[in-house]
Amino acid sequence: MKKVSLKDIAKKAGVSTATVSYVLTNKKCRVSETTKQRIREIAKELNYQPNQIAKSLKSGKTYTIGLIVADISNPFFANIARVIEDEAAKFGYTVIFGSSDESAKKSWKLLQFLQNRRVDGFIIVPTENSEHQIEYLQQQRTPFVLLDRYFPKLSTTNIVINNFEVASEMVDDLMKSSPQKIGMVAYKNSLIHMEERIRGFQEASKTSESFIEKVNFNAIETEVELALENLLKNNVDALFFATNSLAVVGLRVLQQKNIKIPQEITLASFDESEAFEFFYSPVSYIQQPIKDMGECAVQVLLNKINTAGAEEKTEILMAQCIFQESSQK
Amino acid sequence: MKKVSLKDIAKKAGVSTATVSYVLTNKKCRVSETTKQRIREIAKELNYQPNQIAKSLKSGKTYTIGLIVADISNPFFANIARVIEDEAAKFGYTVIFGSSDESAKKSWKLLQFLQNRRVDGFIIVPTENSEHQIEYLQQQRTPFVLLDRYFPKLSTTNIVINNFEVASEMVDDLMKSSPQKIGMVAYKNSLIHMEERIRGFQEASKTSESFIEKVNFNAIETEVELALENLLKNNVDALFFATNSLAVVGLRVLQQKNIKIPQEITLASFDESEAFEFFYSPVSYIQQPIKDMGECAVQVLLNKINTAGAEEKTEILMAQCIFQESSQK
DNA sequence: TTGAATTGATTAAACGATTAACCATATTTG
DNA sequence: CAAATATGGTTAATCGTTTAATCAATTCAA
Repeated sequence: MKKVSLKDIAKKAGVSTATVSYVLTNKKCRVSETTKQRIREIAKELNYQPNQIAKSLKSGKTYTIGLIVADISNPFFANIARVIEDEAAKFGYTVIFGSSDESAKKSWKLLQFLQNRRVDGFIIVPTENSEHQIEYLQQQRTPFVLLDRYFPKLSTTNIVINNFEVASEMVDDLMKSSPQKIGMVAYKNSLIHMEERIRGFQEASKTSESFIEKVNFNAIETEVELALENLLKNNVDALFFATNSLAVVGLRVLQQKNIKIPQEITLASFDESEAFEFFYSPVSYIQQPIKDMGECAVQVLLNKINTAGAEEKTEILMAQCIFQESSQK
Repeated sequence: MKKVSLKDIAKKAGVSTATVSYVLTNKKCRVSETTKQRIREIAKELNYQPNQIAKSLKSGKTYTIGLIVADISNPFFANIARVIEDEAAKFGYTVIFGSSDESAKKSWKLLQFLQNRRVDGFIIVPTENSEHQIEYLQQQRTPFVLLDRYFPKLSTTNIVINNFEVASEMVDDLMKSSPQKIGMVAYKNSLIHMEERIRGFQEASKTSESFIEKVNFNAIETEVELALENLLKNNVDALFFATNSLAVVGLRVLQQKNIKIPQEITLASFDESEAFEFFYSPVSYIQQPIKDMGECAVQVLLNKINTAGAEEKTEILMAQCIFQESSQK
């Protein structure tokens, strides 16, 4: 059904659309109280809802945030999305999201798509090889913040966690009970968050023999199994997973192979998962401050949107180790 | 930075914006090949991206779907959202989402918000007491489909599963090994999906003594514990959970109380969860056809958007019981 | 050599809202 | 009483695109 517009109200009230607009937007203007009342009544009666599209065209503002994550069905990103949704709503913004599947090509398509819809800004979990996309945004002067990862060579505003420190803290703990041979399963990915987690692992495990296996994002089922087989061949006695998705597949494999946790192997992982809590030997994990990350991302982004030329800075939030049975012998 | 518009191209090419529009939209029209080429080159050179907002204003179409779920951070809805995102993208649509938290008030706010942004249609997981919102949409002739639940009194297009049948199938299985006293933990909610699940439970458990506990959506931590205590007082030997969120909290409580599954109590749940797989006694569950549901929802919605007056129908997709150790004594 | 048809464009209105600039009356002021 | 000011509005342009209607110049047919 045709929506009610200013014109309809104007006609019914016998005034111009300008007058209606002035009244309904509460602009200081010279309209008699009686006319104001009449217009407001008619607007209510016709259930007038301003056309946000028209407003956006005129104002150049859409009050919309584009959110690009790796995969919205991953609990980590789903939870972040929820926080971002709520925080954005507080300021009258809506969120349009898309999943990049860690593919730069998809990410670029999403970016274009959302930019054509004139989102006011982006919150982006950038993929590998997407530096040029970020530079493009900078050149366009499109406000954005990077989340979870960033490109050290580019001067951008980033919301990240202390990956290196918290990874080494967790691995330090693993080393206490299993100081011989330790393995890590990570993604084959050159992004900073993964490199920092690996660096943290190496730093903490350097006194012992350590092994790192890297798997492809789009073949984790098969590759994690292979990775674990390699590590087991090397007789590792402790395992560190770089993300929840890797760990979940890993747990499945370990269970199949009937390996006793923590007796034969101790383990720990980044991120959270219901699997960790209910595994027969509850898994130690690194809890990211998801609420803070999402809120911070929105606040910093809105700040950039509303005040041009805000300087770029990197917010480093603190993740926390939650120690459980799986990492203690 | 100011985006390139048709006007910029027109000026540079020395033609009118109309000509540029005709050429770039590949309309059959009378423009010489040389002019066409020149315009296309300039458009490429200036990196022209059409303003979707302006297009939308003119055409009345935004190529945007509004998705309202109960909670995007719930894996069930996050997975559905992902499917919907992908399916919508295939047809050139983007998705704007919002979480209602099962609150009719929030749902109404979202609805208004998204409607002001002129989404072309809605996919809605309706909340309790939101019938009038649905009727409002019908009256506005806004295309929408309901997902997961619906209102039997309203004639709408719905995508749901065979809740009654699959629930009784699962409970039937529970009854085989624990035919004495069986309990169910459900939400305090009059929506059809919940009622059907309860009805399925009652149907299958009617030969034995059965107990139903209902908890509030926004206090499940405390209320599930109470519910289980009540059921345990009644010496139930089997438990059926109506959703994954209820089951996860329930498992936590059972573990704390050190109740042996399946020896003391057998159990099963609706939905999926990583918790089910890794619980020491893997939990039998009812797997909803999430991919089909999401794809179906998008297809049916787009069909409604594009062909006015399509008749309302209810698609009932088949959920599947996955039997595991927790339900077999 | 007209008139008709074809070619290659342009003009202008429209979508819905905003807002600077203007224009009548009516009222006040010196 | 004329000029200044206040009051209560209206007009028209604009955002970027689309598209029906129009137009000028050329070509064609009879």
